[in-house]
Amino acid sequence: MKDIRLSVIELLKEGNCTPRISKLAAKLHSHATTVHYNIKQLEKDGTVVAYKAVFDYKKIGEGFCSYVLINLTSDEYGDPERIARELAKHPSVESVDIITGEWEMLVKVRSQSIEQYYELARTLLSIKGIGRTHTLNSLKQLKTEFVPIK
Amino acid sequence: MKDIRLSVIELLKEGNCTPRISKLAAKLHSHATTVHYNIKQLEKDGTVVAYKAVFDYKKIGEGFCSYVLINLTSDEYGDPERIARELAKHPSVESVDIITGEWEMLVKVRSQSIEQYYELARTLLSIKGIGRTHTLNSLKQLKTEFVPIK
DNA sequence: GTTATTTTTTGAATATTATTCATAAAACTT
DNA sequence: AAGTTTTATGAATAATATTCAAAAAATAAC
Repeated sequence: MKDIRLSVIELLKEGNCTPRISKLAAKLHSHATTVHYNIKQLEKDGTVVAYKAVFDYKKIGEGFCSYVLINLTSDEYGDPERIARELAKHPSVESVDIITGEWEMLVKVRSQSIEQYYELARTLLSIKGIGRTHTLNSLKQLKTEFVPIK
Repeated sequence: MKDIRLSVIELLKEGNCTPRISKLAAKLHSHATTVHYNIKQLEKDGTVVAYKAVFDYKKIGEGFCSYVLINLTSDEYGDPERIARELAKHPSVESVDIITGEWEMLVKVRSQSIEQYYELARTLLSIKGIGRTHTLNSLKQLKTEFVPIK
């Protein structure tokens, strides 16, 4: 893929979009200025965190999606968030949750293929404090990020 | 919350945003028309599926996040996608994946509280063909939809 | 390797759309 | 009910996206 497109994709993945105020106003049979005012309020009070793009991940080399369940080693139970924040930094990581049950953490990761996932997992899961892991691979995505796929 | 804000949130959750071309151009030290051209290409070939907002879900009454692992009943193994599509329709469902391993499906759901999750689960998981389920509740989100939280 | 063809970039002109602002209306407070 | 804050509105402006024709670059064909 072209260099500029790759950069554009990276930027759109995390933000750099904006609401279509006049289109929203039309859909809601409301005035653009009213919608504008309310959206600015939502932004100001932190309700809206970002405006971003959702992709057909197969087309951007992230078609292979995995959910990784993680157990922490006993010495890291005190501060699971340190590891979570560490994992969250990685651009291939879509989400990080600290969860209830047998596993302490659930991380959603996107990569190109099972081979690339293996490489990624080696670096990602070698963080000190990560114990046992169990990976669930997605065979098919029907919806992501509230957006239906195809 | 105000009525118009609720509607705005619903619309922004699934789309109704647009890239900030001139801001992207500035960041990339490129021309707005060049960025425009390339983004239109990405839209045309289906690389970009939607432009949407990401929220502080606590603030929109969806602070309780669950991951539901699902087993299908044996008579539905032939068409797991029917059920997946059914689940994907629901606005509280953020994602639906058909996965490898002991469970056939992983569904990410957002609701207000554990009580509301119970109500939701009752309707959602009563779909014919869904067998055993196991729910992992998120205690804390560090990242969602590629966007770091707080 | 040169020519032809397609794709991408560019800058100027235009069209859209967001934003600002002053005022009015509505919703809460006391 | 009077005062105060929040929200809605329309007109004016600013900012931004979009269109277009032309040039440059990249790719394919010979």
